[in-house]
Amino acid sequence: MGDKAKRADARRNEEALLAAAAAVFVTSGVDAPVRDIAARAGVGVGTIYRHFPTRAELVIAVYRHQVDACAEAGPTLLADCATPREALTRWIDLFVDFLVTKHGLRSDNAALHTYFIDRLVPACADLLAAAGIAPDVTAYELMRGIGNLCVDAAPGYNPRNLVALLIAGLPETEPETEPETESGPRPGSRTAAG
Amino acid sequence: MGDKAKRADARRNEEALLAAAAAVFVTSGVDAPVRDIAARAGVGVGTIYRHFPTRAELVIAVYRHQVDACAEAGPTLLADCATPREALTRWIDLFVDFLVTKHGLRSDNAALHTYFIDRLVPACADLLAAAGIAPDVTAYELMRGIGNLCVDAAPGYNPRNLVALLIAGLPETEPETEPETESGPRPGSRTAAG
DNA sequence: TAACGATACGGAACACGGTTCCGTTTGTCG
DNA sequence: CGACAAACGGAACCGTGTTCCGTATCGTTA
Repeated sequence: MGDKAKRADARRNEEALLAAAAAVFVTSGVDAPVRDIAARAGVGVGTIYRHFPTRAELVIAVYRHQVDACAEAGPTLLADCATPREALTRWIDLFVDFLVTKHGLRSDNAALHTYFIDRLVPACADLLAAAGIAPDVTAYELMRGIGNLCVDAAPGYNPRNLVALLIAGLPETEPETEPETESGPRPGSRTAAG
Repeated sequence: MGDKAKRADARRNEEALLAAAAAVFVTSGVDAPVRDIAARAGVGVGTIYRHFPTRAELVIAVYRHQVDACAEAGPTLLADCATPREALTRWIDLFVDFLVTKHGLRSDNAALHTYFIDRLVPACADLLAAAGIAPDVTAYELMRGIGNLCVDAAPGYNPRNLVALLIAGLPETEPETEPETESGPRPGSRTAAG
């Protein structure tokens, strides 16, 4: 049970709604009108309500979807990147995306935050272990720190710059490549921060 | 300044609105529709908005009004009651009324809570001093304690009973009347607790 | 492939909230 | 009393979330 044979367009629309809602939430906040989300997804409002019984449930679904995507990106990056360290860097980039996107959601629902922690901390821990980061910092600590750096990105304060500094400073127990200089953190993986 | 010569009906309506809003908030909560408040006050919604620019400001005004009423009742009771102790008891009764009424408001606005404290603690302190209550308990402590007793009055839990116990136990440094028995707190001033 | 029934869709319509607007009423003052 | 500013009432407006139902589409079966 559970795998109801849903029609293809239904699945497509659900996916589109999740993506559209996420996008709209970024620009207009979590209180964006349902109609805006429907428009962005190119569907009618009725479609939203067939997939998500209520507005709140859509918000929750988006949140979980994003958490899942972030968690699942861990193993993928590990497999695709040249070094675990790069995978970690890239993953944190995704994580920051998520944080910046959803800065308003977590406070709403405690259960969501639990899900967030349970799902993402292990993913992060795996990356850290693979990259050979010393256990001086736990995954939770790191995520928490990054999260704190990302609270309200005002003009003139770009969280990504600070996060870049943070991950540049992460120690390694089994260093793979020796840094050439000690003079400062090199922006190893330039990200689309503008 | 400030005493703009307002028309009599205007002042009357403002007063009625404050009272009506307070009453509606008790039964329907702070989120009660503006229309309900207008109906209860026997005025049109337009009248609300002439007196209070926005719904939120009405809520604030009601809160302040209640705080003021409670604070000003202190001296009045002291003058009118047979003993300071009775004045204190009656005042606490008013205070509990207020707490039960406005259980939801304080969390909204920090400034309101400050006003609440600044205005009511001195009033309570005066009553305590007049009643000759030993400084074992400060006015703030007492109010805080009563406040805590009053959080969510569920069926089967009547905060007033507990508060009665509390004030019955207040020590006196200069007792004016010796209690006849020790067997239990006498309901000296029977209040409308039902 | 054609027909058909279940499934999903779109968006107008509804319920309900705060707020505004304006014709009417009423208090006040000379 | 008469006039005029002040205040009133409540219909109308706008922006929400949600429901409803006629229509379009998908997937299956003949």
